[in-house]
Amino acid sequence: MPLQFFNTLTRAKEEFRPLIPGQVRMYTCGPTVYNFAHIGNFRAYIFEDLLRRFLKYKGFKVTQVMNLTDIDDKIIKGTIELKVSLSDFTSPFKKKFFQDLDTLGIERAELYPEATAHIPEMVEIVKKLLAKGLAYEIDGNYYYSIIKFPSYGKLAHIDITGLKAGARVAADEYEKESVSDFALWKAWDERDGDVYWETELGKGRPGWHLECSAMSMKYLGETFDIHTGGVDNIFPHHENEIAQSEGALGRKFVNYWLHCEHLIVEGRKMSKSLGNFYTLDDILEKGYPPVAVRSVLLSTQYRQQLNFTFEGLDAAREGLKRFNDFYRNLRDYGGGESSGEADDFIKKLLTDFENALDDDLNISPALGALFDFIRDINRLKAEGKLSADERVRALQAVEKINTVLNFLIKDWASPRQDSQIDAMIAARADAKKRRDYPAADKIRAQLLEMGIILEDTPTGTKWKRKL
RNA sequence: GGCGGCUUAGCCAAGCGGUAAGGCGGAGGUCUGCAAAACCUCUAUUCUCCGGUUCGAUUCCGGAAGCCGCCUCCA
Repeated sequence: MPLQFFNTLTRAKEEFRPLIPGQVRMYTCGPTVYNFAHIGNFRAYIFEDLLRRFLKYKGFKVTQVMNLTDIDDKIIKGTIELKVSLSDFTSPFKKKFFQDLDTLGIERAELYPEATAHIPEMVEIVKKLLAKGLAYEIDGNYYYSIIKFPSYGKLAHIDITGLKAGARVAADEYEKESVSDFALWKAWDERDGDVYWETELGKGRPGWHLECSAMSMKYLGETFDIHTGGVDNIFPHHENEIAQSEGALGRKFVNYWLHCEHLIVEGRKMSKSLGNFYTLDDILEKGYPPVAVRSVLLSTQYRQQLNFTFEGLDAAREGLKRFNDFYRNLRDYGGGESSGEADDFIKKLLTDFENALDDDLNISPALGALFDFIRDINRLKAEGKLSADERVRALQAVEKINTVLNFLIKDWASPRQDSQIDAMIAARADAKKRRDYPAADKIRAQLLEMGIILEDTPTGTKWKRKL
C-alpha cells in the first residue's frame, strides 16, 4: 500500500508524493509562548512526532520547521502586566516547552524559528502584497483584501460571501474595507507599550498569520510538502497563510494539509471552568510516567477526537509495562530450538505495522500488530521454540518499530550496577536459601517501597522500576 | 442560523456490504515457597435508536437522539 494522507484541501485520502523524491519538507504549527502548554496542545505535537518519525521510518529525509509564536496580543498583555520585556516574558515558556517535548519523547524538529526574529521577512511579504494590490493600508494598519483573492476559503471550504460580522470582531477594526479582511500588520498604539518594530511599514507589529508564511517560505521554499496543525487552525489561520503566500508569490503554497482533531477530557470539552484542564505537569504530579501520557496521546488516530481519561491513562501504563517487560525478557532470553514460526511473525509484524501507518497514520491496527507479535513470541519462548538467532531478529524488529513509537524506557530494568539494590537482592537470596521466607519477603517489600519490583527467574533475580 | 465530525463490550479502540482486530479491566487454569513475568481458556448472537435498500448492513440511504467542533487570532 502506498503512503496516504487525508488532505484537508481536498477532503480525501491522497497518495503522498513529495516534491523532491525521498525528501519531505514540512511545517508544523508550534506554540504561542504566553503560558504553559496543555495536554491538548501536546496531542498535536505528538501527532506531528508520529508523522515525522514514520516518514523517517519510510526512509524519507525530513526537514521539519516548527514556529515559536513569541509576539501576539496575549504576550503583549503579559509583558505589561508583569512589567518585563518581551523576551523576558516569553523565554521561560520557550524553555519549558522544550523540556516538555523531551519529557514526552518528542523528537526535535530541524528548526524552531521565532516570529520576532523574522520581522524583515514579514515586511517583504506585505510589500509584495501591496504591489499586487492584494493589501491596503489604513492609518498604519495593513490588511489583506480577501475579495481580491478568488480562491479564498478553499481550505476551510467556506464561502466568503457567507462570512458576516460576528460578535468577535474587535471594535477597533471597524475601519477595514470588509469585516472579513485580516490584519497583516498592526500599527503601534499605547496599549502595546514598548513592543514595536520600526519598519518600512511604519511603527508596529505583525499580524498573527504572517509569521508562518514568512518562515515557511524562508526555510522550506515557496512550495513545500506538508503543513500541519490542529483543526482549529484550518480557519482562519491556515486559510490566511494560503492567501498571503499564494497571493505574494503566485504559486501553490502547500501540497498536503494535515489537521489533527481536538482532545476532550472525560467526554467533555477541556476547559478551566469544568475543572478538567490539564498541563503535562498536572498529569505527572499524579504519578503517571511520561511515556504513559505519550501512549495515550498517540494511540488514537489523529483525525479522531481523543477522549482523555485517567482510566485510559491507567490502561496505557499497563500496556507499556507489557511492552517493556516483553522487550527486556526477550533481551535476557537464552534461546531454544526453532520451530520456524518466528520469522513469519516478524515479517507479519513489520508488514502490518507499516501498512497500518501507511493508511493515514492509522495507529490502532499498528499497535494491534505489535501486541499480536508480543503474544506470539512469548508463546514461542514459553514453549522453548525460539532460537537465539530468531531472538536477535525479533529484537531488531521491535527496535525498528520503537523508532516510531518511542515506548521503550531506557534504564528501566536490570542488569545495572546499583550496590544497594544488589546487596539487598543478595541478602534476600540468602534468606531464601535458608527457607526464611518471611525475611525474604520483608526485603522484597522494602525494595517495592523504593519503587523496585523483583522477578525470580531460573537464572537469578531480576529487577525493574515500578512504572 | 450556515458548515462539519463522532456514537462499536465495564473503559479505550480497529473494522466500514459477508457475518465483530487489539489493549486495559474481569473470571478460571498452568508455572512459582509466595510474588513478579509468561502461557492457556472464557469475557459484544451484536455495533445509539427508528425506518429503508439488499440474499445479506456495524458497514449504504433517510430520519431521530446524544456528544464535540468551525463560522476571524484556541493544538
